[in-house]
Amino acid sequence: MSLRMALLGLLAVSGPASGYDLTKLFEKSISHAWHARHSQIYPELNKMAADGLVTVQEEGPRGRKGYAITEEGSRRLREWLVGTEHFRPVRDEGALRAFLLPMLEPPEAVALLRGEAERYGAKLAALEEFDRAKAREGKSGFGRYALDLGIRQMRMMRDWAEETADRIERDDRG
Amino acid sequence: MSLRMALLGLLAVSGPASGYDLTKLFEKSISHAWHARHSQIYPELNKMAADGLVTVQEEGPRGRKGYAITEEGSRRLREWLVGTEHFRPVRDEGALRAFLLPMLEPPEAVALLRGEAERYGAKLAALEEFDRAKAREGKSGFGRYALDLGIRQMRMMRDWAEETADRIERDDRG
DNA sequence: TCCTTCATGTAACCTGTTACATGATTCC
DNA sequence: GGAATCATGTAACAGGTTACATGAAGGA
Repeated sequence: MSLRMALLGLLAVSGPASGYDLTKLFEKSISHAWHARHSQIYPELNKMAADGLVTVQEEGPRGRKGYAITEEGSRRLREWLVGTEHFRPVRDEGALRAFLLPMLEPPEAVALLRGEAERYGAKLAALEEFDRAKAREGKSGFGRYALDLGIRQMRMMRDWAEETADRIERDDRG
Repeated sequence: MSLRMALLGLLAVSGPASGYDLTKLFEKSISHAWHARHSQIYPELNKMAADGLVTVQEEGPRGRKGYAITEEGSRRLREWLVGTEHFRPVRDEGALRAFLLPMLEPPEAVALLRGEAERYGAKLAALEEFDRAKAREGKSGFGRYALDLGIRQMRMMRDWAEETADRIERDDRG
């Protein structure tokens, strides 16, 4: 369902687009929220067309198909957003690794955490730069709230990794 | 791979256990990090036994099989933890919904966010209580770092939802 | 005796990944 | 003419969910 909704959302914001366009848009605009490849996007668009959520509005060169969101698609998207059934089972590899951390020797765990802190810091910097670029362009900022969330997430993870490394070092020495 | 590692981790901490035990342990100890059902756990344990990561150590009543982690299993777990290839594609429904939020009328979006903030607050309270209970028992706290991470996550999400709701209300009025 | 809990499994289906496959257009 | 990019797809497999299926043991 989420993939469908992401595609409908992108079509709603960007206007008509092909599977190819949507694949790139995914990468460019919501890669920090949801990920999908063309091999999943193309079949999904065909199913969505069969279900009346999108229509093929125009056919271009090289077999290009320009999809547009329908009334029905727009209605479904809104319904899904407002709907309250959004408890999905947690599956967070970072948290799982955190859980298993005590299996390692303290110095190993500390090294691991310092490395992760660095990677989270790098992603944080990238998102902050993206945010600044958007602000400069004065974009209406469709992804503004999600970007803010992404920044908070990266900051939280970086701080957790750093502070947990400190804590393990302290406990190891003390 | 993650499910395997979670099972190996639980076996390492708890000692020998059956698929049934592990299903409950999953629920009880790492539900905020990883989720799995018995229908996935039983076949996985069989495959892991075939791969030599666990062994059936004892057979009890009602066809119960007590699994124990092997040397090889322990080695593989440690290897996986230290290995650096842990970039998995983001797939975060909360963030996706955040991205799509501007599709709604401001009052709708605000109501949605207030509701989410409340649910995150409730989960935060539950994790904090769990943490206090563990501290009281004086447990060595295998899941200590993961629990700390979970608490930070819930707090971050709650604050984001609350502050984004405030922001949308301000923008709507101003 | 009956209910609950213990205990293990399978089958159909959905979501997503990796790799393979093909061909048109445009730009140099 | 050749390379890059545009453009769409399929097949095999891995991971996960839902529902179905079965039966033994223990406690009231």
